[in-house]
Amino acid sequence: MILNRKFYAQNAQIVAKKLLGTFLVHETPAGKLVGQIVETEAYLSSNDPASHSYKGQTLRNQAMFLEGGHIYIYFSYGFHYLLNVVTGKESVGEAVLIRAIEPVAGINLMQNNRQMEKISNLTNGPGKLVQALNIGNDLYGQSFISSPLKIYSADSFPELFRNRKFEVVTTTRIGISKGNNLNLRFYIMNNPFVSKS
DNA sequence: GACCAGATTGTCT
DNA sequence: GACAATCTGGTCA
Repeated sequence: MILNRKFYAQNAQIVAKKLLGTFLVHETPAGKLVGQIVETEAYLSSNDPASHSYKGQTLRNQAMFLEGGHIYIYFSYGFHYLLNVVTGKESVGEAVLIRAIEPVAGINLMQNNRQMEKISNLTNGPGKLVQALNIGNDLYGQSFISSPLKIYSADSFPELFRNRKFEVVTTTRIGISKGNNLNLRFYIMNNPFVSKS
């Protein structure tokens, strides 16, 4: 089943951890693209210097201040879009960055979107999975409940759930220069699609 | 209006 | 392992 507003209303740390093992589904005209979430990072509000919401609301990050369950897409380094799940109540400014997924269905389409045959290099990074799932900025500010992009609970596709039992590793976030002493990164232990460095 | 840093990736050595 | 590619918001003049 689709994760509901009650789920997204929890703290970013809790949502980040609970999102591991769930299914990110994008229904496109070309077909259904499905990936299992294996790595996330939580970004908090005014108490987290690495978060976009740290310095308050701007035109760019306003979606981050919407009610939990909305989609916040961030254009980074002039190249890549990064996909975030907004959490908590409205105007809080917390979100979870989806860093990596494991391809489950629509793999041919992902390979086509990425111009990449190697499955192990398809979705093992935040910019990569956005490209593989053909996620665009048109989803900015929409919600995971009503848009073509949805998240299903881990028990939604038992036939596809290869990692039924897994251990969660909690560690520090990567790729940032501030606030990197906080243990806000979560990933599934020994999963080959977790981004490394 | 100029300058800089940034939640990254692909390519080359 | 180093580095370039390329855009956006923030800061300061």
